[in-house]
Amino acid sequence: MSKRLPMPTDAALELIAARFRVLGEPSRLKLIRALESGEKPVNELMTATGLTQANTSRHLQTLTNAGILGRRREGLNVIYFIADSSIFELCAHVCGSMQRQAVNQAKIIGS
Amino acid sequence: MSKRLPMPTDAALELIAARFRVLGEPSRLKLIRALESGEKPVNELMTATGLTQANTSRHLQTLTNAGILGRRREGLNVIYFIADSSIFELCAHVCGSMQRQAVNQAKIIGS
DNA sequence: TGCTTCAATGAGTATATGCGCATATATAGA
DNA sequence: TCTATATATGCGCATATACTCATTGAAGCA
Repeated sequence: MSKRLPMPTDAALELIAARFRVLGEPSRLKLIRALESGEKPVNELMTATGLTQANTSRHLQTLTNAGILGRRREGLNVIYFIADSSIFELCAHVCGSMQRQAVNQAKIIGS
Repeated sequence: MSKRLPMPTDAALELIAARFRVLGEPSRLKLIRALESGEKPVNELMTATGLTQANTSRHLQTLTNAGILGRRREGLNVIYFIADSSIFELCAHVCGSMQRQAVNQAKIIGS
């Protein structure tokens, strides 16, 4: 059983909101999805996501700063990887919540 | 054990990102926090969060549209309440992830 | 019908941020 | 050192959105 958490302070809410904001961008979620199957260099992430080079780089930076991704240089390439794999549970959680909502709405509207 | 989820489509990622964006605002998290102890009318939420009336109303609308809150009129007052209580697990999840990161950083930096 | 109270919304402004383009930086090899 | 390749970043633009102020809308009561 999960124990009761203390009421978060305003400062904590700011941090939590910042984390959510990082995830509130489809392009960044695409990058995370592309990395689920394993670490990849930037150029592969570009083709996997369809983002431009500059854009890919910036989003990767944002995700890395948030501690969600890690990076490692290998010659000319920079390899990115998932540093906080709990991100997948988080996404799954949101998915589940939205699915439940959709099912309820479908019930309300009727078949 | 959680079963393996299918790879989300781009459209699904858009929806998930939208949900994260709704939570990526400290003011909205404050409203959620204020409602954790039970349903409240708008004027109480205003004082609990320190937001202006207009601002409170708009954020409540955003949260309601996202299916996170529900609303019910009671005379002149409108009572808001948590409609999707899984939101608390979600926040707790993010909190836990950030705490682990902070602890790791502390270890790296040293005492 | 007026009057009061509470909540929602329209309009305007300021700020944040995602994007494209160009350029800079880093590493490897000739 | 020169060149090529991969990645990062400075800059400007466009858009989204949070905020304030003023007004409107909704519900209850005299």
